[in-house]
Amino acid sequence: MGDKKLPLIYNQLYDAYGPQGWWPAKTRFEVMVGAILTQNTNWKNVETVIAELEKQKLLKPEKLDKVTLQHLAHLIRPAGYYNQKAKTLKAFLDYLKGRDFNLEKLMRRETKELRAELLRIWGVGPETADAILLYALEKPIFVVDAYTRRVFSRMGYVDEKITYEGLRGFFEQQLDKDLELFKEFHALIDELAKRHCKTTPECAGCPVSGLCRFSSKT
DNA sequence: GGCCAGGACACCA
DNA sequence: TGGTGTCATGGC
Repeated sequence: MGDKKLPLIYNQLYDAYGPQGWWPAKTRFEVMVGAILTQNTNWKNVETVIAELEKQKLLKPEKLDKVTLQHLAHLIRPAGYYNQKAKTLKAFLDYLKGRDFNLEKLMRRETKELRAELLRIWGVGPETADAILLYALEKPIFVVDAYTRRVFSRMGYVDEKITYEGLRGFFEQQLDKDLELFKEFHALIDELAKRHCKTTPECAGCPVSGLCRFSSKT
């Protein structure tokens, strides 16, 4: 593991797919809401909800904070797990309200303690916290998810039972602490998983050559 | 009609 | 700390 193959994999993915433009959102707050809504849920369902919130002009923390728990649950229904997610959004909004809804000020905070605070919010686990940190607050934290675990365990780089923190460490130790690199790499891994690394291996056409145990080493 | 999707929490041993 | 059940909609 001393040899750094991750940068090579990144280059292959970037060459194949190009920039992914993650996170797809207009504002930092929209990223945060999306990060919560997409928990174990198809992104398409999240888009439906985001569009509706936008339409009702509720995509501002001060506005969404005034919506009742019950109404919030109703609004986000298409995203699934709506009771849990409504509760999470409420807890998250409480957190923001306690900081005067000032996201710019939040960004100036130190990453480690900011992460610890986010993890204390009900319903916000490591992946959601890290997605918020990386894509909304622009902190260089590598976001790993189910796709990341599947892809890199299949390729033979990590055990499929590796912990979240273990997997995150695997990436952060090998890569330069580069915000744009972290943003892009995570997005590219998800794209790769969606195309070629589903529940059943579909290696044909996979752009990662020579670096995966399944690839033909030319 | 079954399977899965850009997780997290509660509860248990 | 590790395994299992629960939460839920919509697309394929």
